[in-house]
Amino acid sequence: MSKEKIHNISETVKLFKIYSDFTRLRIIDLLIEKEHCVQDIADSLDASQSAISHQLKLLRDLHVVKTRKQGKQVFYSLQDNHIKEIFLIGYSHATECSD
Amino acid sequence: MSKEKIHNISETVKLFKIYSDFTRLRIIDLLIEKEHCVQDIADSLDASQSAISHQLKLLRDLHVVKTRKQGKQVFYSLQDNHIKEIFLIGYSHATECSD
DNA sequence: TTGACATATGAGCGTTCGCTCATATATAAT
DNA sequence: ATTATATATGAGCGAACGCTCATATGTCAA
Repeated sequence: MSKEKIHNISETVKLFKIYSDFTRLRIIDLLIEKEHCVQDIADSLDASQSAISHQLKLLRDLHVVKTRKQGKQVFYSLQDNHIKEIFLIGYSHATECSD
Repeated sequence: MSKEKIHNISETVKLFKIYSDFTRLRIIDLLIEKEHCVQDIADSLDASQSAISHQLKLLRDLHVVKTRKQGKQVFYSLQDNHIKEIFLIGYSHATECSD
């Protein structure tokens, strides 16, 4: 297996890992609809502000989400359509072939 | 968030988790080409027979791979094209937008 | 039957990961 | 300046995960 292939597969693993957590996937699902501020997300997902903020930092670092500051609030939205596309492909595969 | 939505997202997380490990993804990559027996996979990936066998059990339990027994060997192949499709979509997204 | 080979599996260990808790930072209102 | 509100972040804990090591199981050859 070539070095390039190994590298590409490593990158692919990183990509899939983004979507491999329940909290992160629900955040992404929310942000597909529209931008949300941190507390809105926490409330919607019945999670703590801290837990959400940690995950958002992770998603920020991975360039999955971008931010817009407005007063005291920070609004999060998806960086680009790739995120949405992959989410929807996984979602439909996971649900159409189910049970 | 509805109970059904929660369930669907949980299923989607499970789907993405399959692809979220370096060893598993390399196994899937190998099996896209053609069926392989356990030791072949271990050799190709420079991994132990045990490590590969454990991952193959996991993939079997998740209906990702199927087996064909031939003498002492067990040949593994992908269950269906969904697996390949999602791998390729992730792979191309991860590599085309890279670095 | 015995030995060799291919695969499967259980126990246990170290690492990773997502959370909580406490606290820091930033902005707005008084 | 002080207080309240929104978000960010570091430390640390417990669970999940992937591996190794030892061993079990299954199949063929002699």
